[in-house]
Amino acid sequence: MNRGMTAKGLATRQRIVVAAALLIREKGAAETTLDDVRAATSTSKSQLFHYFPDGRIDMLVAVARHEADQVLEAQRPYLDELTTWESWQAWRKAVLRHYGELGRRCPLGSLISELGKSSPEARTIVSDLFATWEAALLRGTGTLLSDRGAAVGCARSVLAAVQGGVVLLQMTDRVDYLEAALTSAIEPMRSGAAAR
Amino acid sequence: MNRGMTAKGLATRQRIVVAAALLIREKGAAETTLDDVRAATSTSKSQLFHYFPDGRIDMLVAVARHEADQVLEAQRPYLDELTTWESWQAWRKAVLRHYGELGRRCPLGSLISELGKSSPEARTIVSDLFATWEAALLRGTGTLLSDRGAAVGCARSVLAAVQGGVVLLQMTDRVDYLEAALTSAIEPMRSGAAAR
DNA sequence: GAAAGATTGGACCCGCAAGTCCAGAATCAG
DNA sequence: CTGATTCTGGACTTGCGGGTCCAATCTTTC
Repeated sequence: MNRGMTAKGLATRQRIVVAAALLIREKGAAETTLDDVRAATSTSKSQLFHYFPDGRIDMLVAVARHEADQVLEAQRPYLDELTTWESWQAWRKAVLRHYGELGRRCPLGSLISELGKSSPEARTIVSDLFATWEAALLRGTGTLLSDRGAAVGCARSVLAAVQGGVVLLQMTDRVDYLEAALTSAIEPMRSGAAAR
Repeated sequence: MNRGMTAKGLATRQRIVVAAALLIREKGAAETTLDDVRAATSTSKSQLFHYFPDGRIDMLVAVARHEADQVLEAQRPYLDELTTWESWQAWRKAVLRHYGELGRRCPLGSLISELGKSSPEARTIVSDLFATWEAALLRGTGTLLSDRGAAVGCARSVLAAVQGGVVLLQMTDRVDYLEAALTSAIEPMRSGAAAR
């Protein structure tokens, strides 16, 4: 790592990623040009290509990686403590609040839809994200549900509920779907907790 | 309607929409250029702008409308007959088969992500789609669940389950999520049917 | 059958945004 | 200190793709 990169350089690079992420949240990846990023960061074209040798795509991948981290970060610390029914409810509430605030903006959405075809790396980022996300959920369902198969299925349907709820939130501006989907998806955990 | 448009003209227009939809399914909206469409349909630039006066966006909206219809079409006739537990299972199976075949291609996804900001009309198309979809589901849940609130919530969470499952299918190439999400989302219908 | 309007062909324009290049300033290593 | 390397500025090139235009045909209508 750090293949010949000064602390200053690293800072600049990070500055670019963060600023680009912000721009993309607002306008979407497709309408965010290198010139926008350049202007927002007070940098020059050459710096953009210095830190992201493969150009635009390279930069978008970096932003995607950054945003993927944020997704999990927004669910902490709840995501790692899903051992009781109460903690599931707390997590649900955190998710609702977070995506409610985000509203229509989807940090990863536009990014992936632009990178998806050209960059297999981007796909990896997302599937890794989902994998660790699912694993965390599974740790929770596993402790509350004695049947292994049920725990796996439940973790998956919870994950799907979040995704679906968010999609519908973005399209309709209503959180009702996310609320309903989460409620019904974590329902098995209530009786699971009671049975322990 | 048909504001001065010959049958021939209408046919050409339709040919363009269908061909464009195909191209977009394969390459995504962003990478589909007017020239691609022109080539695929053996038409000329002027025809494209003749039938879609506002240009590219106009055409994409037409394609989106077309694709939105297909979404519901793929679920027929099951979607309109969700009155028994067996019919829900049949519907579930149809949905799984359809999206399994589609695989990574998402007809509306790239379209919306490109049109979303610029064209409010596109947003309308999607929210209308979801509205009629939800209404159909609600007719089903309403007949099987006596509690109105439960029926509404269930319809919403089923819809979210489909969306989430499809998102995950596209990202991970695995139908497991869609399967799990659907199974658990329509679960209340089983006991509902038994209780009748 | 002739005017009016719809349909088609394709050359052309033009702006935008990605990417290149080189020279100069800052920083580091020894 | 000094040579090497990294960092920065910004002008320039380039190609792609949306959009314009006009003239040539085909259709409809009366």
